[in-house]
Amino acid sequence: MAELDTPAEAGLVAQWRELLARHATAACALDRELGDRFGLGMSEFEVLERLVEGCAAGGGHALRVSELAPTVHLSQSALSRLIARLEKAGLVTRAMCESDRRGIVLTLTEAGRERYEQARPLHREVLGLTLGGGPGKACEVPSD
Amino acid sequence: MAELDTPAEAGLVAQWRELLARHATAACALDRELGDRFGLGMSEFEVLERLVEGCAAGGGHALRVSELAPTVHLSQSALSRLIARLEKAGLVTRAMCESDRRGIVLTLTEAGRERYEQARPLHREVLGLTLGGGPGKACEVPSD
DNA sequence: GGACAGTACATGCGCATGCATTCAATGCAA
DNA sequence: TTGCATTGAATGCATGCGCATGTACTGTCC
Repeated sequence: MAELDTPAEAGLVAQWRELLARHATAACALDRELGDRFGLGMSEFEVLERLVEGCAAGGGHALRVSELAPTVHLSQSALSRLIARLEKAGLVTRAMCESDRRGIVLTLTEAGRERYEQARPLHREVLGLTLGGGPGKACEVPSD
Repeated sequence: MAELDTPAEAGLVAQWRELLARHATAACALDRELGDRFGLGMSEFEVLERLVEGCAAGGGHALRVSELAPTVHLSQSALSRLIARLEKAGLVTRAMCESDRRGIVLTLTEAGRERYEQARPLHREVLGLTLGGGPGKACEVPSD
């Protein structure tokens, strides 16, 4: 019959389940809300945010895709396609990197920055409801 | 220009990013390891575990899909297909529920229980490495 | 210079997911 | 009993993902 978990293992499992629940709740809500209201997925928003942060540092600064990659938890291919979506939506610009012509530098367009600024309050609000509000249950957010 | 986050919001964002990182690290590692060695995805394992727990209570007890649903963070359709995969692999059995013929009761097969028992140590080990081992970085697990 | 390993990004492909819909069975009301 | 809203689960479809691969460029070693 089944051997039981050690107390340490049981603790890990409990921790993992809590993490799963929190992640599912917040991610689902973010995707829904940001998607419905701003046509952005959770990861799209995350990428825009990194670009804003990156650009904030150096004015019109641009970010290499390879610099962006480690900060978002996506495969290289998924990131490539995500950027393609953002570009198609007119939120970022792809340009060849001059110092290394294999590289791509990303620039936030005005529309991209605006979209981000508009979406940010909702993003923060959803985080507050799903993370701050105790052990969230389902994918339900008051919607406003 | 961009309004800044309040301290509370900044804290939420930091918390969220940490959660994202932990989740990505652990989920990715679990999927890889369980997949490579036991042909199970993270969610497949999770479902098997719920069945083991459910069945442990009542001997040869079976679980309704509708009871299982709230405990795994999947849409109803995804769960339905996941169960179909498990059934095809011979790990669970689907049967009509007698008391409510719309319902489906799941039974863990002997093979299913064995697969779970074999996979569990690896599952716990990966959790230990990715959750316990501080702020995990990438999708890298010592593989043994 | 030329061959070659390594890096940066894009793309083909299969798979798992979610949404919307569908179908079957149930419960309730008239 | 018939009619109808509700529930449990399966399925069509579109989408996003990761893996493997392809393409272009870089740097090194000869």
